[in-house]
Amino acid sequence: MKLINILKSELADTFQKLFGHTLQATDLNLLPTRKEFEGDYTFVTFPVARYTKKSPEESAQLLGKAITETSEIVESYNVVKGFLNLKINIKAWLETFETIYQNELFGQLAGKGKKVIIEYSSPNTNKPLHLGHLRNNFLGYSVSLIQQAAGYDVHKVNLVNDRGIHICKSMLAYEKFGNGETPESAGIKGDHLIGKYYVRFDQEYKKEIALMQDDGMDKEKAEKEALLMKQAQKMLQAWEQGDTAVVDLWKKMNAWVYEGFDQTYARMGVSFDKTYHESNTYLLGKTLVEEGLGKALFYKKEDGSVWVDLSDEGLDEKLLLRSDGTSVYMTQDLGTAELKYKDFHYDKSVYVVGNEQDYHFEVLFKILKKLNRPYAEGLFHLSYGMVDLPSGKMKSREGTVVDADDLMDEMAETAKKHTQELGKIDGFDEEQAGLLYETLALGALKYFLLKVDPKKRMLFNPEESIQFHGNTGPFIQYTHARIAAIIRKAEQLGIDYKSFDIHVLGKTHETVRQLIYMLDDYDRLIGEAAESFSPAIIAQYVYDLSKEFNRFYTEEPILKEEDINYLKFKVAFSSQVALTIKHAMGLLGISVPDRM
RNA sequence: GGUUCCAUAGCUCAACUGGAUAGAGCAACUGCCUUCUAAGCAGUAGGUCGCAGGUUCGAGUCCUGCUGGAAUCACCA
Repeated sequence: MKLINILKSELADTFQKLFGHTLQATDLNLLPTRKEFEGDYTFVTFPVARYTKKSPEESAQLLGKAITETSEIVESYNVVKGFLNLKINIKAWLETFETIYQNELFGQLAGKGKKVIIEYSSPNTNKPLHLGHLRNNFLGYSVSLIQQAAGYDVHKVNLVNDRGIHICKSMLAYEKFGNGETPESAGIKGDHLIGKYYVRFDQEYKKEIALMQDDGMDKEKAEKEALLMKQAQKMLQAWEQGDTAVVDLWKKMNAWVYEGFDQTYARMGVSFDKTYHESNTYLLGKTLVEEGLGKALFYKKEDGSVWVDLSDEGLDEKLLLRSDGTSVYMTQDLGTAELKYKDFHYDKSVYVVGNEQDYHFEVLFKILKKLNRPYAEGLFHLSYGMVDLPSGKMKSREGTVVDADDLMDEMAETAKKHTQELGKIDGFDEEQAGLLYETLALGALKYFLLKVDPKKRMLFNPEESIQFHGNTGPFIQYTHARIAAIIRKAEQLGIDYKSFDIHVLGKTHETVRQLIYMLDDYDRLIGEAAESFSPAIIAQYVYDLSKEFNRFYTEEPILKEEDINYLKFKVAFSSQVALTIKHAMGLLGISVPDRM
């Protein structure tokens, strides 16, 4: 049993004996003792003073005295106001360490028997991935791993937005201005090529609007009447009707995009168990709309468009099908939700999508509830904040979008520069070096994006992101590499460090206690990170752990230790920290090198 | 305008979900490499937690109002 749980139960027993009242679990809240006081766990007696009929301070004194006398694990106590600080003896801490050290499933919580689907990435096939997608992908992937570690049966899903008016824009521009260009002939990745034509559409469209405005038309009308837009809409209708030429072009261009995406995904280190295409789900969405119409949950306007009225629930009316019969975003999402449930029969379905779509998902979930879907209660929108640049919001039209491929290139370049300046990898061949740069680059980038609470809007400062000092991915990777070096050396020296004996250890370094506390706390944090869908909790943890270990590392020479048993312990102890760093970073989708 | 979210050190972020004297990193300054990897460690300095009330033994955290910012309210996705 974990120390904190033993302590809680002892506390409850002691309290019962002293005051004749049984504390509820919620009253048994133990906090870590603040640094400036002596102790490991703190029990706050203010809330329970009403059961003791004594002052909080006196209650704390009585409790502390009694528990210290009877407990096998409490060494001493002190009371500051109503705060009872309890110090656990080192023996109990070391035994805790031994349990952790021998636990091969450390960092894996017991199975919960629940299935969770996590949908993330969800790119549009009309442009390459950018910085915003990086946050999404890293977040979705990491959340999946964390859910898994917390005991859920996780399936990662990608929903590719491969149809709709935006795709038609790229297609139209390509048809008009492409001259048969291909990724090979242009020498650029397929997703970038398609993105080029999406931008081209926008440019030509703007030109046309400007001309129409010159002729005296107002802007709003021009936007609707522009020939290019009409052609794009027509193309969408043709696509939905299965027009062979349109569908063939669509297939060809999408294939290029997928090839580009696959490369980018591989480099990012993310993956999916299943990929859905909206081109395959929108029809199912239409049947759901029909169903709703049949049950009079939705209604049809004179022009043939279909709507749902959610004004009773404080929302607006929402379009579900256009008057020309083509489907909209919502239609597709209805179909996809249905299909995902058919495929997985999940308990929970998580959508990793930016908070700009809060309203959309609120509506989507309400509609599915209206349709009385069995899975409606398990739907969850993991709404994350946008990524801003120092210059403000990313805007594709102003060319301020940070491209994902470019960014990863730059990070790798920076990693190379830093590493070469430090000159630490003399024995590396070119392949090993390249691998290390990639590990550091992605580590820096992922950590930078994941250390912030997902819900919050964050600032991406390019200069800060390429920093390798302080609270960064490479700092943590470095901590791991240093421990790995010690273990290598210990093994070279033939030290059988696994055979340490905690019962004959003398005095240990003061950081040991704190570090074991942290190791012991790891599974709790995994649970919390899973609960709140926040990799930031893991990031914060692994940073704190590394920071604390670095103090141990500097202040307590490991291999120079003369007491062979303590030496063994220190190596084993360090290896456990390294393992935990590796595991925690793994949950962030970040790998750690053994040398850097 | 309606709805939702945000505001903590010069900058970027924490604060164990209501607990003690609000913590890290960056930037600035001072020490520590005859080395288990200095991509590190230790220290100094930096705060009316946007403002004003309220609830509570206790509020950065909960409630109300105000100020400032963001998102959204499309026959875009």
